[in-house]
Amino acid sequence: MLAPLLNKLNQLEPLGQEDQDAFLALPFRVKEVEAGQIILDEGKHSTGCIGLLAGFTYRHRTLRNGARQIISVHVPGDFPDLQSGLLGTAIHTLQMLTPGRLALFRADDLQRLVSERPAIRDALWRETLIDTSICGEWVANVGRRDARGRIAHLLCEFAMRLRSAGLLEGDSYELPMTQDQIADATGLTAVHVNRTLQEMRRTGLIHTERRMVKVNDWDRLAALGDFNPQYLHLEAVRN
Amino acid sequence: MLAPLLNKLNQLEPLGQEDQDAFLALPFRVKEVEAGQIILDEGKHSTGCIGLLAGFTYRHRTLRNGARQIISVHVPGDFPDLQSGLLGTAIHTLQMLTPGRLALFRADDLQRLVSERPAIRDALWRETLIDTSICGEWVANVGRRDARGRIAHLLCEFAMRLRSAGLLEGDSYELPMTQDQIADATGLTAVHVNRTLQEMRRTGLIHTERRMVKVNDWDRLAALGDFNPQYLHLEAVRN
DNA sequence: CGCCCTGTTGATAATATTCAATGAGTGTGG
DNA sequence: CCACACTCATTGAATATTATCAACAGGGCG
Repeated sequence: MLAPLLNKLNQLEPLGQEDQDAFLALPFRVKEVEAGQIILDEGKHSTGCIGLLAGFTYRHRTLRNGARQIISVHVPGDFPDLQSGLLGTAIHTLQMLTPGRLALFRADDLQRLVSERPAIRDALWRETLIDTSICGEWVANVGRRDARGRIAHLLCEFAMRLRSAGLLEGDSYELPMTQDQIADATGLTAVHVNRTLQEMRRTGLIHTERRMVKVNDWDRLAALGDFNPQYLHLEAVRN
Repeated sequence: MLAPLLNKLNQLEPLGQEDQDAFLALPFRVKEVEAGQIILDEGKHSTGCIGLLAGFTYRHRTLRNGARQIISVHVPGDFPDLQSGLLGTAIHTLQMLTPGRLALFRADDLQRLVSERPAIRDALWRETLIDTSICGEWVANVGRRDARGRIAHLLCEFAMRLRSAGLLEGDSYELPMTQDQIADATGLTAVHVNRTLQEMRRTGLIHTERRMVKVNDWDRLAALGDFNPQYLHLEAVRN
């Protein structure tokens, strides 16, 4: 049941058998959730800690002028609320992008595990550091790329992370985001996202059908998005 | 000598006497650095770990089209390269904004300290989490605010962090950034930053002289920047 | 069948960029 | 002490990119 999380931890830091056993011995509750369901609300006190077993989540924040910005997206294996879990308050809303399945841990159980198992501590710490790294790349994405670049970069990142989570073979995948959500992730308007996606289809970069994205020309897409996967720190996988 | 760092750690997590002694017993080297000096280069392998004793640093990244984006700015007491230090490779360039003074630690010394002293581990972990939180706010800043809002927000954040570091009384402070650098932090052009700052001066929001910023109307500035300091997690100070 | 969500289109407007030139301040060497 | 170079700030005009507003189309679902 916890396999996606254990895989991810092992990618972050190779765990010994005892570490793995200790992690699997952790008490937890499984929760099935629907698309759109809010997991954690902005400003609320957060007590537990969540591991994402299936489906996708996203964190976002609504400004006072009503504009919304998506801060991050999470794939199975991620711990989408380590931040609020450890800092005590959620600064963002955490919401399901798709239906999914969560593992709920108690904060103090995790705290104890981390104290007793340095390898797991390091793995989780690396997870938060990579979070920061991705977030920094998003700052650059939204701050310094034009619309085509931003969207291309988002598509590349998502594909890469799916592949690393073992959820993608080939170059077709389901991007579970509406154009509205892509707009909120890239700092654009939905209208402009629509027109930009059309252009990308017209020039043969990608093909979309329903929510399925097929990348026709990965190299050109990566070039357009100035995509360099270093910031995802996937080389950890190969250690 | 290490007082700024120790203060910061204590704000993040109250340390006992033994924790403090252990931290102060850490071997380190002090390095005086000039404005503009590069501390850590994009892509380089990073071995040590840095504490900022005096002056300001910033992390930035240059895209292939030549555009530059500043990802974060650090004030004395911060550990500006925990990320690259623990992940092994620097993904961004770390550079001095002003002349300053660094404390250089060895990565394995710090690693040992963290294993032996859970309170220090928690403090440093919180530091990285707050880093992420700030980074997320920057995504929202650059993604969803207009030029005036972005700059106002930057000014508010900097003032708040300076105050928290004990470097600011009243509402005047030196913003050690050129308009070019403000532009790179906010995802704007220097020309537009210039015009926007002029407008902010004209409407009496701020006053600038040399690199000194005086905030004339904090409330209006905070409103303009939609500034809510929660994301800085300074309440840790009051614990 | 009708509603709601998502995607699409067109026209217009606002915001920010680009390019190019000038000024003001600072430090350097002759 | 002055000329010179350099960096940073400022200005204007033209342009580009993206937002806004409003309307409509299509598909899935109760």
